Amino acid sequence: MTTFDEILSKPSVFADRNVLSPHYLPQMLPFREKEIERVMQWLAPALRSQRPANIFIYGKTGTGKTSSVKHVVKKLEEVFAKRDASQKQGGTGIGASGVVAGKNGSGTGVAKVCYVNCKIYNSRYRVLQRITKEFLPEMDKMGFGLSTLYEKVTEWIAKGKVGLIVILDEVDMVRDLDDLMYTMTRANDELSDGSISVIGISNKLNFKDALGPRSKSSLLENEIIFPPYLAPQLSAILHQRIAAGFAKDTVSEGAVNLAAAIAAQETGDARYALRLLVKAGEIADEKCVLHVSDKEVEDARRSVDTDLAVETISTLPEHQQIVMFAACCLALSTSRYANLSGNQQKQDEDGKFMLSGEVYEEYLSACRNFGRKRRSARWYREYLHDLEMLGMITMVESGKGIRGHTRLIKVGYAPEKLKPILEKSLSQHRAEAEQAQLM
DNA sequence: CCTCCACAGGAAGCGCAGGAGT
DNA sequence: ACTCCTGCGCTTCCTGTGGAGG
Repeated sequence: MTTFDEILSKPSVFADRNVLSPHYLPQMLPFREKEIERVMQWLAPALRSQRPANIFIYGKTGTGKTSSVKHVVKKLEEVFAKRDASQKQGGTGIGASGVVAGKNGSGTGVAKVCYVNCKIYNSRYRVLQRITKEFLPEMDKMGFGLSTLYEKVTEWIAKGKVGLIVILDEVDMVRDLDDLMYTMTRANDELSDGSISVIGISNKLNFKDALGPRSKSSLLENEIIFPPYLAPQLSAILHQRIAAGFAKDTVSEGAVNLAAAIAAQETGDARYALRLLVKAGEIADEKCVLHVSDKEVEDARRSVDTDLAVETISTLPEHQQIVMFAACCLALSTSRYANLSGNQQKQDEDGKFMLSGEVYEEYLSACRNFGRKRRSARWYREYLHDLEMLGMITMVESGKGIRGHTRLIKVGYAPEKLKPILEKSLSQHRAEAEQAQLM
């Protein structure tokens, strides 16, 4: 029988796992000084009670976008807190902030920040709801109409002369972004006191093309691109975290460099590099070796890749899982190739791309197999889009050679690994549904 | 050249869930 | 308890696109 004491007393390579979490915000963000300074300059007007321009930040995952923004916002809030304190102390209000805000002294412009993860709050309504929830907790109920929420928020802004800064992380996930941006700009037009600024963060550069001209011009007032980290930068970042997160001298130089090199080769993703190292540490702990070498990192790499895919899959709605399953089946099926060479062109020479119609056929039969009701082809196309957004599949427009225009689909991860996972998850869903029916 | 095919993606509309108002 | 309203997921319908084939 294992006890918690035993587990806890077991020696470990970790000193403080919190530091190694992707959500941890370090004091210093190395190699992002320039970007941070730019963002600070753009946000500085908030300190003079002016509306900062909207900012759009682009960069691949794990390039420090969110961390940098949070870092700047933290600093901004610190300045306001300090000012608040000195005002209370000095009475006369030394702060320059009150100058512009005008006569009624007490109503100094205050900056408030609302962080919105658009993966969860993925529509205009939900974003607005999130803002309301943050600042007007008494309104924290469903059922209010969009217009009610809008009025309450603008009322609150005008009353407190608030300079609201809304951070929209993964802004490309917002389905009606055009409407959202329109609402934001309209609010600014209507407000005589207070303002709303938006910081949009995205890892998809091409999503700009899908924006309407109006939201394009308003969201992209200021734009900054976070480049991927290079291998030496990644290893410096890892060193910084290791110093605080791992026990002394437990991680070899070779392990750090390998993790950095692997991550740099993939996408320059610091989160991925960190994850590799954490996994390598876990492997070392399991083996009770108290030392992380490149061997552990090598092993970690294999499991981290599938871990990531499994995580994404488990959060997917059922029908997206079925679509994914269908794509995997098709990618693996050999009959398909025979079929293709028979009546189709030799278009997918590398044998990896599938036609969207084919996958839909497979999806329909998968629906039958799992006993689920099928969705229409139109909705299926939306699912494809979502899956592409998540990086589970890649799609390209069919160029020449294929009838009309269709999409060619490719599974992002190894289909032979994903298929059993999806199968398991889907049969589980099925079992749950059947149980629910019995109840 | 015209028509057909196979698909993309916009628009409208429908049923449902859940809260507000009465 | 009811009616009304709103957002959401979804279907249906429709228009557009571009190669294949007559």
